[in-house]
Formats: sequence, C-alpha cells, structure tokens
Amino acid sequence: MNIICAGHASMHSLSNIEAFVRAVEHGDFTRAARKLQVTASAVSRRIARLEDELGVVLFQRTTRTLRLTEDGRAFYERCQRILGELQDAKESLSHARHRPVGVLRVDATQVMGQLVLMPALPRFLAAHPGLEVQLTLRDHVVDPVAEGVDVLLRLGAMQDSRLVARKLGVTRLMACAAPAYLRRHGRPATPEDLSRHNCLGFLRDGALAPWVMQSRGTEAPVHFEPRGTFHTNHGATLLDAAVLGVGITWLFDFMVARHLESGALVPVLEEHLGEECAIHAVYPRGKHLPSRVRVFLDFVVTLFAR
Amino acid sequence: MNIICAGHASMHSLSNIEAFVRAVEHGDFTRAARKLQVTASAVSRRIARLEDELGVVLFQRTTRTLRLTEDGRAFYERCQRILGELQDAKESLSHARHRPVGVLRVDATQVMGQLVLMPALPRFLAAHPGLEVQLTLRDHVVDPVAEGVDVLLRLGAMQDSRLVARKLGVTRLMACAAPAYLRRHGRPATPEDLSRHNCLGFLRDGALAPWVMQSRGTEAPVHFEPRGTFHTNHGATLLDAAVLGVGITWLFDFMVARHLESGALVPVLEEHLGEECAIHAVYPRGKHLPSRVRVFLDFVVTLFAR
DNA sequence: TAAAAATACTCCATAGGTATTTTAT
DNA sequence: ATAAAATACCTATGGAGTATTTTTA
Repeated sequence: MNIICAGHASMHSLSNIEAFVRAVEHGDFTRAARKLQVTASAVSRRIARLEDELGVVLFQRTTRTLRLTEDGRAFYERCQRILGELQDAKESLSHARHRPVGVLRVDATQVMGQLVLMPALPRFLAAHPGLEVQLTLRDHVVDPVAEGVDVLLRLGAMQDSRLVARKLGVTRLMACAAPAYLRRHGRPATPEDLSRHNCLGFLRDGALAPWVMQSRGTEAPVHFEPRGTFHTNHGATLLDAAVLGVGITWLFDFMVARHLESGALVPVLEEHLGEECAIHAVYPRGKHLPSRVRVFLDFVVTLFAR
Repeated sequence: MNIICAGHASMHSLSNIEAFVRAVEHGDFTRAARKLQVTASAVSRRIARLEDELGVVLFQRTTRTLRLTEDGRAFYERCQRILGELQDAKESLSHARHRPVGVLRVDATQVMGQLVLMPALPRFLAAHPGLEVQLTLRDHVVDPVAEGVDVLLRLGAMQDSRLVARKLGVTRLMACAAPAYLRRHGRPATPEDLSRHNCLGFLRDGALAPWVMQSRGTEAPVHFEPRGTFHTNHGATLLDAAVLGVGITWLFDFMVARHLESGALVPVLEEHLGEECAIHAVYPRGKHLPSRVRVFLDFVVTLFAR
C-alpha cells in the first residue's frame, strides 16, 4: 500500500531543466538531445513535462521553429545561473576529493593538546596515512597566517577577518576534587565554604586566576580567590594534583571529563560553574580549504561534540 | 537496445539534494523524511546516492547522531541558495500564469501598425478574449511611462534606463517597383541609373529623405536624392503608389514583403540595400512583466521573425 | 519533400515502501 | 531498551528508446 505522493510542488528532475537550457542554447531539440546523449523524443518530453510542472508554455514551437516565450526567457535566465551554481558546488567538492598528504601544522593550548587532542590523535593518523602532523602546544595568541600554522585550537573568541573561527563546542570551568580529599576534608556546600579548603589555583601571568562562579540562578557571579598549598601555570599538572587528592581545583570540563567518568574526581559545588566558553578551531580564510585542514576539522569536531 | 548513459556527471535528482538540505536543517533523517513526506529509508538512500554521486562524505553519522562534514557544510550552503533560487524561479512564473485581462495600450509607427500589426491583430484578440487593445500609431518619440503606454514598437535604438528594448528582428530599406513600371521604363542596373527614373521619396519633417544605399561589397554607401513626380510623408501611401506603378520606391522590407511574394512589386538594385535597422518592442522596466504585455510580446515576436 | 517535433507503445531501471537488522545512546 | 540509520527485498512508476505520425518550411 503506497503512500500517495502529496502534492507539494517540488521540482523533481533537473534533467528537465537541463534539457530546457540546452534546447534554448542550441535552438532546437535535436541538437540539444545530441548534446545530452539522449534521443530527441526524450528532450521533447522532458520539456513538455517541465512545462506542465510549471503550468507555463516555455517555447512557441512548430515542428520547424523554436521560439522562447517571455516566460521561457525569464525562466531560462534563472536556470542558467542555477545550473552553473550547481556545477560550481560539485566542482568545489571534487577539489576536496583527493586524499590529504603532506604536513599538517596544528597549534593548540596545552591542555587541549595534551588532554584531548593527543589521546585521539593516533586514530586520526591511522585514518590518514599520507599525513604528518606537527603539533605545537602554546597558550598565547598565535597568528596562524604569519607562522604557517594550518589550524589553531583555542578557547574564546578571536577577531581577525583573515581567519575563520569554527566553533567546536563549549566548555565551562568547574570545581572538583578527588573522593579521597573530600573524605578527609568534607564537602563544601556553598562557595563560602571554599575558604576552609585547600584550593589549588592556576597561575596566569604569575598571578592566581580567580574562580568566577556563576550560580545556576540569576544571581551575580561570585569572585573567589583560591587559597591553598599548591599553584601552577600548567593545567595538566594542576589536574594531576587534584587526582592525587591534594585539594579542590577549578578546571575546564573537558579536562576532567574522563576522571569524572572513572570516579577519580567528583564534582564539587555543581550549581556554581564558570561562564560558558566557546572552543574554536581557527584557520586562515581561503577560497579552498586544503584537504588536510578539512579532514582535521572533521576529526576535531568529534572530540568536543556534546 | 538501450544507449548506455554516458558518464557526463550531471546531477539527476534534485530530490537527493532536497533530502540533504532538509536533513541538515532538522538534524536527523527521520524528521527530514516526515517533512518530505517519504520514509526515513528513502532519505537515507537519497543521501547515500548523493554522496557517491559527489564522491564525498556529507555526514559523519552513527545511528544516533548526525554531523556535517566540512564538505557537507560547504555543499549545504550552496545548495540552500540554489534551492531557494529555483523556488523563486518557479514562483516568478506562477505570477504570470493567469490569463491577461483588461486594456493593453500599444503605440507603433504608422507603417508597422498598419502594415504588420493590424493584419495579424485579429488572431491575437481571438487568442485573448479578456483583452482590449488600444492601438495608437505615431512616428515620433513617445515616452511610454509618461503616457501610460504598455508597449511601443519602434525602429532603431532607444536609450532609457527605465525602459526595456526587446529586439524583435531587423529590417532594411530596399528599392522596388511594380513590374508594369519596369516594363515601361526599364530596369536600373546601377544606383546612378536611378537619376533617369521616377523615384518616389519619403518626406521626413518636410524634407525628402535621401536613399543611403549600401552595396553588398565594402564600398562606402551611396547617398541618393530621389527625384520624381510623387512624394509623401505617409509610408503606406508611398507603398500604394509603388504598387500602382507610379515609380520606384525605397521602403522597409517588411512593408513590401507580401507584395514581393505576390509579385505586385519586384526588387530593384538588390545589391544596394539600406543599412540594417533593428525593430524593437519597448516597454517600462519592472519587476514583473504584466501578463498582457507578456502575451503581446510573444505575439509580436512572431510577426517580425525571419 | 525533408527534417523536426510529437506521440504510441514497450520495457527496464530506479526509487520508494515494508520489514528487518544493526548500532549507538 | 530504545530509537535511528542502514539494508534486503519487492514492486510500481516513470522515463527512455524505437517506430510512427504529424507538421511545416
């Protein structure tokens, strides 16, 4: 029992339009048919079909002459453009079809590089045997055009008209600690309780970065200055310290995700997260995205999804 | 015995592209399928077909998630535009679909109106029972916008950005005479011979218009001042004089075409025609051509074809 | 009369549906 | 366990070819 195709008048065959355009260009159906590698009768019927699909006469025709009607003229001009654009769309893909080879230069923040990218990289390398990846991990601003870097992975926005910033996902800072630490010191219930805990801070430019904690409600964020026995400018090391039970840390969710899953860390003050922050892949704007960049973007987008 | 479809990679189904675009928009095949009034399996296969038509993977997909690849992103953006344009193209035609009704105002030169348009007009009127034609015949420049005229028929160029000039064909001036006249007076063999003939001139602004005769070769045109016993500013009357055997005339080919065919006139000095001159239909530029104008253009284009 | 478009008729490839399997959450 | 995509299988439709008719230049 077939569902009857409901009548939303979608145009189902480009071949009709193609036949029409060729017929206009050649001035007769027979030559258009030759061009299209079909018989003249096929062209005749394609155009007839198109005409009653559109409810309009496209050609004034006798068996010997073919003349566009005004409707035909109007439609032809649009169709010509449309077919051209389709052609372009296809061709731009065909450029991208060949396997990527050569050197791909990636620059990521240290935590993204070490904790997210590197663990998954073998899969990427295995999928693209022709590629060689040069990965640099730096936390400061980098100009990919000037340095010849293909892709940056960065947090937050980036304004540069020469660059494309593709958003890969969002992350937020969150407080967590090892279960062992919490067993020993108890679980803070409010941000204020943190002042009685060993809070491990991140050193940005030599200064302790405050924890800007947004409560789930609409209240203003709390600025908390972490006080504790260990601070570092190295994210992965801060994470290690947390896992070892040294204290409570304030880290990006993607850094702790696997430890939350394994139970090595547990969230603390889950109602007080940091502000949402976008993760971007940044690459030089260009007419054609190089294959190596294209496949890398497809890969990296999976790393931060969800 | 079927002709094997040669591999010119033409994209044969819009429905595939449609499915792809809907899938992108809804984020899953099932809802896209609902939108398109087909089953999910159809959408799945349309996209699969599209992918191997293009030789490219458009989605990274599992059974539960759908993610555009870079190729998919690029293709989607173009397809969206293209489908939109197709939609527009169809809609612009549907505006034009209804039967023309009301008053059509046409202004033509006297000879075109009397000798070409009027004889064919009954056919046009019969084909469009809802139309009423108001035909004015004037030879001077007319502003159709200011006067509310729908279409002008004029010879020669016309520069006005508010107007569209659609070329209907070309004409040239030619010398001809009635066979009876030539039997009595002989046949001129060169332009110079004309000075010994009764040459009927056209009075333009009270002055006799010269015959600018271009020989088929590359020689410069001959300017001949007609001398004779009858002159008029009225083309049809000049034609009548020629048919009655009064003398040799210099007239547009469309004026004499039927008389040449019937033998009432014969060409003279066929190697020395006037300059080619375009015949235009001129109408106000507008986003949508009114139906009455559209059908009139379709009609009038047949009058001057060939 | 010749050449081009339309059409009658037949056939097959394709696209779609249904039912089922696979797979990821 | 559930829901979504893929797939196997079947069917029907539509589009293509061939042959023929019609029409006009």
